Amino acid sequence: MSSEDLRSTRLDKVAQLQALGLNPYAYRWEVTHHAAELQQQYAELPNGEEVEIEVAIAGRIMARRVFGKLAFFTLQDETGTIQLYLDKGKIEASMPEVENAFAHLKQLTDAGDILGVKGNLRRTDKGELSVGVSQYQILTKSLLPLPDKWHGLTDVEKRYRQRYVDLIVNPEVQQTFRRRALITAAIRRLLSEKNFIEIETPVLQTEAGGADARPFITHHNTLEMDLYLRIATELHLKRLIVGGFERVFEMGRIFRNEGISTRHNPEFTSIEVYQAYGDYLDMMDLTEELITVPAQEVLGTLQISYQGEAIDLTRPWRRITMHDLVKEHTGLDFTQFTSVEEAKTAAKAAGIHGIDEIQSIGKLLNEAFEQKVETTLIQPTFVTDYPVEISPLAKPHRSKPGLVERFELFIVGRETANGFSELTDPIDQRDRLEAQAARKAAGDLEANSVDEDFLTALEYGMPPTVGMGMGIDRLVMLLCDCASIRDAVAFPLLKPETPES
RNA sequence: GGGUGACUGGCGCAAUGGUAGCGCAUCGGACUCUUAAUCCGCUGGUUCUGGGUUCGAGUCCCAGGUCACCCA
Repeated sequence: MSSEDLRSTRLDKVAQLQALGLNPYAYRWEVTHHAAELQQQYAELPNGEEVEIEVAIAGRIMARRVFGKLAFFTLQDETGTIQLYLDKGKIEASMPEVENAFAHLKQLTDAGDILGVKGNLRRTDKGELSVGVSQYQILTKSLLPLPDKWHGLTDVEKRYRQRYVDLIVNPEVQQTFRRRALITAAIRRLLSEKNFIEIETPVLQTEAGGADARPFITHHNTLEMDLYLRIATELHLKRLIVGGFERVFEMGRIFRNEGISTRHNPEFTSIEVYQAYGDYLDMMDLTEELITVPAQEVLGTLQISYQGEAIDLTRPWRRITMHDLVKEHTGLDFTQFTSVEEAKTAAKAAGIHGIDEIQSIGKLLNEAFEQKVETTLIQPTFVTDYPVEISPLAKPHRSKPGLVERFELFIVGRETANGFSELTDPIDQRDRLEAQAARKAAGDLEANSVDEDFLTALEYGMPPTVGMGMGIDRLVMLLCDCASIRDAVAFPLLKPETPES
């Protein structure tokens, strides 16, 4: 039967229900119980026993096993499933106002329909906890067939494009998004307990700043100007620190006009946290808490498994400088190089490629780190003390020339968080942002213009501050064991199936 | 950006270059303890799109689309 035939069969049933005066799109159903709660509460009910308590539940019919005068449905609500025991005699005695109530149930319902039922609880002789239904109402008639009840929906493309179908037939998918909500709630609660407040900053901006990334451009009609979607929340949150807030954060959507992969979605959720009067050492402590507290709450353990790899989140996490890590993995001591050429020659000899155009020792160090070290950092590791060349918003290191007080957190070989003692010297900041603007003028699409108002704010004076940004999607991937960011995002961006042109 | 692979009824899958088939669901029938219910019967397809090779293409070739994985 074709898709259209299946649908028109269901539409016929809609018409039949309407002709019978049974609205196939009901208004409400008083739900008193949920499946999982009943399964747990009556786990000890013996086979063949019934309890004289009336329950009213609602959910989607997932399976139908129909006999002549008896039927069993599997009903799925948000919490799980429970069987319905549908006895012709009992239903027709309890629903005298509807003629042939049992026949309608058999003929006019399908797997996929939303059903509300009332009845009492019983455990069948075969041991299945069931609602012995006395009354039912078809709450919503479904027009489209569900995927195969046994094999389910496995086509990943369809799972992402039609997440609602994925959620209906793959209940474990629901768990990821439930956990995601618990993780973000735990983070917000923890920060609130530490007197951080969340302040929302603009998504539409006249300058995209705070990170090296290509922005999305949109257009405001009445102002007749292009606007950028934010690529970071950094510069506005720092303005709030200038304004006198000492502890602020924002968890929200960021947009970067870049590639799509198992680790990148064009829109993603970040949290940025700023704390006045602290430095990057303080923030490493807080970062550990911001991951371990949700992990412990949501998973109940700090010993987690990611794609088959055992990860130990027990604090404290290893802290090691970028220089030491590169030395450990390549034998190269970048502190010893006195010229770019010397560093480049040594790096090439160590097997680091694609560095011909690079014109600074710090960037060579970073290349060596990314190529030789990054993916080896499986257990949580804070990499510290980055080159100033790749850290335009970070404060110079108090004792190491050429470096800044910055850390990045790596887990399972992925950058998960990034923090630094914030640069508070407005003159130094202007120099660095202007250098970046020069790169933009020279054609670097990831470089951005100078945000003059941000520099003005810094000139009013920002207290010593530490800031940190963390990718929430990647944290969810880690804690929910998702191989792809698309499994951690309810509705990931996909190309349209049928392009216009 | 490069490479590899996948794409066939609603869903899950078959088919040496030779009649497009199976399971589930649907539809009709039987059935008061099933749970992938069972039994009987019947439907349902522009094989992702467009070209090409061939007597003949789901299958081979070219181009395009979407997705997945790997690499940069």
